Amino acid sequence: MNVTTPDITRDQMEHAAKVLKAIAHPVKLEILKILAAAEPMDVTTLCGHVGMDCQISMMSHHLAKMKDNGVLTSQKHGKQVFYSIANRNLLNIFNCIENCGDA
Amino acid sequence: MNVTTPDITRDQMEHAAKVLKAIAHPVKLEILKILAAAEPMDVTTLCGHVGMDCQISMMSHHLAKMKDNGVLTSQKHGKQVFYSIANRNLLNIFNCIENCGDA
DNA sequence: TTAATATTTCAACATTTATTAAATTGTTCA
DNA sequence: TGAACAATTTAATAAATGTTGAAATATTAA
Repeated sequence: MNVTTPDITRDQMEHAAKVLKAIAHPVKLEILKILAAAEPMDVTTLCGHVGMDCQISMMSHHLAKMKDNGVLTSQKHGKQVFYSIANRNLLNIFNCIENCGDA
Repeated sequence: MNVTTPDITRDQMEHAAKVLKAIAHPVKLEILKILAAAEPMDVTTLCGHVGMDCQISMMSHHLAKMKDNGVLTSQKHGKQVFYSIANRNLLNIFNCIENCGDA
């Protein structure tokens, strides 16, 4: 993989920072990881996958922020809301992270 | 590039979140971008490249946090401290971001 | 040793983010 | 309709972050 020198404007930088902020949290990364394996998924099921300490309200907050920043999309089906990853390209971030783990 | 389903532990997730937090800020991304093109670089020069509204004190705070989280390294030469990117693999994040810009 | 320069640290404050519980909205089904 | 369920919103609070200026700490040079 080619590491390009980033030629990004200040505006793009601002946007990028927002996106990164929207996922820079262990639970939010977990959400991304779970959805990466099985999307779309409703809030309650997602919460179950995250773990015992997961509360629906917290999950809803996280999901809302991720959606607001264009990381996720949602679709309502009956009582449930199903979330998906807006752009799976973002998942490459996991590669970066894995490779930098021992930094 | 291959998008792998992330098989990352919770601990790695915590660490990843810290790294992402350490760069999820427009000025910090700018720092990374500048160093990507010319490292190592001392604080004052770096500040000059960031722009007119840059203050040394702010820069120092940002740099310290990035260093604390393993994103940057530093080396002292005389009065100056030169910063470098700890692991250039992290720069791939710019690719992810560029590709997700229109998300 | 004093002065000048580079950077860090400290301290104060404003802003943002995270967490939790309770109240609310919307949907389905009996 | 009204009970049950899914999810969001609101509100309160705690914790983390960002920003700024002033003071402190090296390091070099005069």
